[in-house]
Amino acid sequence: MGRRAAGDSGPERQTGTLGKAVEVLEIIASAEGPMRFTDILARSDQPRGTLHRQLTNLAAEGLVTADRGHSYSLGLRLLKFASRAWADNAFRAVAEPYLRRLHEATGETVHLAVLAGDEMIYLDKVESRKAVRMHSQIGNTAPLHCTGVGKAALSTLEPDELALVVGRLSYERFTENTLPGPGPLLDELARVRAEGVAYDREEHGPGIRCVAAPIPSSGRSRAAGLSVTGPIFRAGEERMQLWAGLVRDVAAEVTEELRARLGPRA
Amino acid sequence: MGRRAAGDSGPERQTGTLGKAVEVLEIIASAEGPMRFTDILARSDQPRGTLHRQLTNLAAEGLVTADRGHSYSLGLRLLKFASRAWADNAFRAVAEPYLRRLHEATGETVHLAVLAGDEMIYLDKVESRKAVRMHSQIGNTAPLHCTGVGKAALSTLEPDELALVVGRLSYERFTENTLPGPGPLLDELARVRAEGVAYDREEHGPGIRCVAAPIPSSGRSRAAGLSVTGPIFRAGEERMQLWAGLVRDVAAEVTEELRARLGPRA
DNA sequence: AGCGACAGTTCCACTATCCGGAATTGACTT
DNA sequence: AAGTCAATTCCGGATAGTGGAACTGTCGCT
Repeated sequence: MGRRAAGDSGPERQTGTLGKAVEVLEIIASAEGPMRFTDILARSDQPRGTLHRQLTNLAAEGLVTADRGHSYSLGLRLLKFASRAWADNAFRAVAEPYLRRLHEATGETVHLAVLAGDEMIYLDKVESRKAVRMHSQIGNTAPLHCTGVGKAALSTLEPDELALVVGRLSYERFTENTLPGPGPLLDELARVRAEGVAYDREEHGPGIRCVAAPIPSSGRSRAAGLSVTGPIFRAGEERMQLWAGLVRDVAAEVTEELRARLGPRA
Repeated sequence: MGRRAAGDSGPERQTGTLGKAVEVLEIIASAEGPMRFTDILARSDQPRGTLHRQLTNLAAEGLVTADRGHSYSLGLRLLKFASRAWADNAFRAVAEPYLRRLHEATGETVHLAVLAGDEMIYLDKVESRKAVRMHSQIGNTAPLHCTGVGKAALSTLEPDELALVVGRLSYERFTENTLPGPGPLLDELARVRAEGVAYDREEHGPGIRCVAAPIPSSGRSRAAGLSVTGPIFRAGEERMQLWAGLVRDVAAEVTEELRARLGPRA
């Protein structure tokens, strides 16, 4: 049985068969393209036979496709599920008009992302340039420690939960400005809490800046973040301050409407 | 042993635990909004206790969210998976520039959809009006018997597989023009095979017409369809003929490039 | 209020189902 | 042709899921 070793630092403990299956999906999702059986095997802790059967089952359900010739990728059935998940998501629906307004006010790309597990998932986006391909971000995930939305969402967590999450992160460094560990992150979060805004000054990618404001979890919805992102040449300090005010106000409005619509009895 | 005989490619008998879990997801996806426990129970053939545990597990994995207060909807983690599935999909990537060209040639909305199970899943879309909200279709599913892409894809199947699929469909009637059953559908498919194009003249929704061409399954990719859709006032008969030629040619090009790039050794 | 009906949750013995080591087949290389 | 490595199949054994029934909580009704 000994499933949980001492320093078991995964987001969740594997819950039975389903957990294993999802773990396999996660492994396949983590690679760029298709993966061969052995590649998956290497990243998984399942024995050969077991993994093989799991893949077969997943393929039978359409959750992965076995590009004939032993190479696996995620299945299209996931698209169907996700499209419903997105369309039915009440949080997103409530926030949508506000995103649009924020985009009109700033002219820049606006993102909405929610905290899920130990990362942010982008839920919606209004793009700066016309329709570059909106898919580009929706459903993508981003780290917590180096994005505006990530820090914004973290800033709303209860201290004990925050401690747990912060302890689990990997603190991958993307640029020179990326916060290198728990200490700096906690300091930064204190500042975010004080100001009500989180900045990302080239912490995730070079040349990109971003201002984000928190939307706390409210009964039915999870902690989230709302952000304005721009290239550094359009995101000077005075412009950042301007955006900060706008983002903070809009996030507050969204929070308010959420409370009214989704969780009157929080 | 409910294992089906050869050529089993549809809603199959539930294969073990995973199958049950996916079935639950499907049930939740089939509803408009969140579902209460009992609603799901009613549509499922699982006993109370079992279903409850399944939902709990799914929720623990982030595949469903339990909007506190006993109402379940699909979880955001699905978004992450789907976004990877979409981005990594080689078929879609190959077809994309062609869709764009077709859109420019016609000025109308262009769709790419693949056959999955007993329905079509929309894989990509280039919209007529600017950025209406591209999410609108990707991942959506549509019936086979009343859509251009559906009939186009069906027209490429082998006779025996076709017979199975056609036998399983439900033939829901959406308009007066919706083909009412297997017989008319098979007749229509013969015509599609002969002409290389499938028409949808208000079979799925009133006021909407569409011309689609088949992209046969080729080694690594599934049968698919490519279509141009327009409102009836812009889709007169002579225009439909024009589109037909364009769509047929572009679909042929895509098919060709797929063969070259994905499955030289089909 | 109190009662009744229904929704959601918990429990636990049973056994179907999944597990996983080892042997087999297949593909590709030298 | 032989050797290596990857993918697949097999099967006894134990885990993990099953599902009937009992429990709790919530709401609507008189």
